[in-house]
Amino acid sequence: MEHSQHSASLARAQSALSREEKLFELADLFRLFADSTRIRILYALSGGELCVGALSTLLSLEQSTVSHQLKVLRESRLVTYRREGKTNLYSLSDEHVSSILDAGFTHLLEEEEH
Amino acid sequence: MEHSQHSASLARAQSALSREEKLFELADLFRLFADSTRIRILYALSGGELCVGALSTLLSLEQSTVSHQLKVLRESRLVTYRREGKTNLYSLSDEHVSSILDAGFTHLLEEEEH
DNA sequence: CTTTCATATGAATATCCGTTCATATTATAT
DNA sequence: ATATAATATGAACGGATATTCATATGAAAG
Repeated sequence: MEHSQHSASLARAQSALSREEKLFELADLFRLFADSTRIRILYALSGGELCVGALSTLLSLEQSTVSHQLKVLRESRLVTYRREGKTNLYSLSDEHVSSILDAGFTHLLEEEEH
Repeated sequence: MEHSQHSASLARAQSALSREEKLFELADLFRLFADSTRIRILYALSGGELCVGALSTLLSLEQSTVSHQLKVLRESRLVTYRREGKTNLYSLSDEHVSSILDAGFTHLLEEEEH
């Protein structure tokens, strides 16, 4: 298994391995965006806070489905919520969520030009 | 109701709708980054082109595993390759891949500050 | 042409995880 | 206190998919 190619590219790749550990966390992060239900929820919330019922109606999803996925997003700190009477108003935790969505959109748009 | 305002609202609604439709494609895109094997491959390739065997050694993965995931990345056009003798040299298709990775890294780094 | 190295592919297994159904919790109103 | 509305949670089922093993393809050397 000799790779005569070595040298520059492999050396760079090996220095990249110093951040190898973070790549597993990164995969975990992207996994949150890898489901259409969650990404639709996140995008809906990018326009402002919404309650569970509104998300459910807006996205034509069962309340239980929305609630389960909100729990996932909550525990990974991508969304937060505040109580208001009987309803819970959810919103994005920070602007990084939107910037990750935007990076993906940019890729899709440029893909279409081919 | 004023015309210009109406068409402006309609335009926003339509663009919002088309974005909503793209969210399913966006989930598909992020799913490619949601696996540690694939993301490690992509990050390794961000340093320059590498052959299958080098990736396999570098990432301590079976050749078959690397090859299968490269096929996924190839078919989704995130990577390309060129033949050189018996080896296939893989590289990232474009710089958007790196920018998506960077957006994720940025989020992780700011997360750590808490 | 056959051997060897590099890579690709197919099939099978195992694990993960999103949805659903049923039920529990929490808050308000009567 | 009970009813009702909003949301959360638990368990189970089903579908997707990453890995492995075995084998096939392809390219170059002897």
